[in-house]
Amino acid sequence: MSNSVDLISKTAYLKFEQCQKAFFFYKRHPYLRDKISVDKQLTFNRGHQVGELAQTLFPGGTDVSKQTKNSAEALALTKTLVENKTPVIYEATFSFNGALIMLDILCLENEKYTAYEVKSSFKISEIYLKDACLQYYVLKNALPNLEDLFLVTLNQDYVLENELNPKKLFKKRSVKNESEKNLPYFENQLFNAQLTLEQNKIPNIAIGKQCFKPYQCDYFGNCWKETVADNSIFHLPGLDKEKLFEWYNSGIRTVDEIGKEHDAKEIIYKIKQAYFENKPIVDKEKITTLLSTIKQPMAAMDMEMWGPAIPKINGTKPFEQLPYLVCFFDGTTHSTIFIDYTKDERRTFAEQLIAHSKPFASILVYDGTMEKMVINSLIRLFEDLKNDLEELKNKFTDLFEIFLEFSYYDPAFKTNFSLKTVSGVLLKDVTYTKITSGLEAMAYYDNFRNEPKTVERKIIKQELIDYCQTDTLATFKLTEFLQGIL
DNA sequence: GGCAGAAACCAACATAGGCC
DNA sequence: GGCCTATGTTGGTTTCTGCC
Repeated sequence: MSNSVDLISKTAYLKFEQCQKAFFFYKRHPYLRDKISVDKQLTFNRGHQVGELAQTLFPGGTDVSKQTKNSAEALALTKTLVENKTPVIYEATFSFNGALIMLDILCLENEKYTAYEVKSSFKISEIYLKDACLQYYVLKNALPNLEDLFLVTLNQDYVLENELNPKKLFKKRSVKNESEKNLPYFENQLFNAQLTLEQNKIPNIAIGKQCFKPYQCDYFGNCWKETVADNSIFHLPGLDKEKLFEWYNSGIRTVDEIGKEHDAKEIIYKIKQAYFENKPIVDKEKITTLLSTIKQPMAAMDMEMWGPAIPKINGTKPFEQLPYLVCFFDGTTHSTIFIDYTKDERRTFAEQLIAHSKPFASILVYDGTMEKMVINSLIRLFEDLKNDLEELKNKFTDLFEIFLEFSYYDPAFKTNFSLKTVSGVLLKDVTYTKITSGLEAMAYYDNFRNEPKTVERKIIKQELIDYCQTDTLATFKLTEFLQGIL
């Protein structure tokens, strides 16, 4: 194998930090990777968009990735650009001691280089810092005149006013101090990583907490295929990984192997009983109490939010949530509020929300946390609508409580109580077609806003409405299901 | 009344799970 | 990614209790 193939990219290195086995798979058996989820892909896409916007902080740069096909070419082109004292380079590529890095932005000022690594978040996590320190390590050794490396993040306090101002939208923090302290660490870790590859065999590492931190591993499906039995302890809800692996490492694999001596929470023994009897936990008394708060006429409600990382509407901040779609379902008919947001239309939204909900005495929701948050923010904006909006909140009956408090628990839920999971287990006739998550809906709404063709816009809008209506249908049917078992 | 140890309390932080 | 809630852990402080 040639040398360039064994260069350790930043991604590969971070895998090594998480788990040597994951790193080995990444480098030698990439085909074992799990399929990337839609939600994960959307998060990546957002990151790229924010990265591109950050380039406008230092305009006119040469983009190495757009002019090269592989890392060897990227390294060569970067070398030339640096030699020619190119003032701004995007995706500048360097390698040192077997590590390969690409920098979002590299700027030459007064004969010295400053690098910028962009993150589409407010906070700098531990993993971001490590990531940046590695880049600093390589850069320090590959570039003789490095001034500093900054992590660039979104500014939580930025409010859009007319024209987007990237200088205020982003904030930066130097990682020079941390990086300088950690230079020997990376030297050592890169040596170990190379060693792992040279061994040429899959590192013998058992599943453990590292499979989840800082991210769920891409090779999860491969390593965990032995533990997918229905009654695996890993399908028990509410347990922390510490406890689970304590049990796992002492030989416990299935729910029925958990004994009184294992000092689990009471609910775990109840679930064990549910597995044994092959029937769900049902606390009719608690379910009755919750359902008795429902008054007729009732309707299920669901809201969709749009929260772009880069604010698009005047007066909003990064990631600020704007409600754009609400559906009500009363058992026979659906009603819908849909807002285009060509400008700040929250007032219109609030008024329509009040009007649409007025006819109902009870509003069924599934985890109404977000809805309550939205209503609270509307109250802050429009003091005069306070009474109506408070009244709406008071009409809520939240079915989520039943599942969260284990008043109804079917082992098939495993660790998951989302509306999608619960309705998937308990209801036969609720299916999601095009859009399958709130995050995906948000991306569709972006497409809707950017789509110039009227016909296309109409199609996307209908898909969004279908998704929202399906959630209300599920919530409504779930209520009927629960009423039916009492 | 003074003291040590236990119990109770609190704030901060982490984890799990939800929504978008 | 952001944000919320519920729950558990930890460490520190305050209060209670029993005993001399």
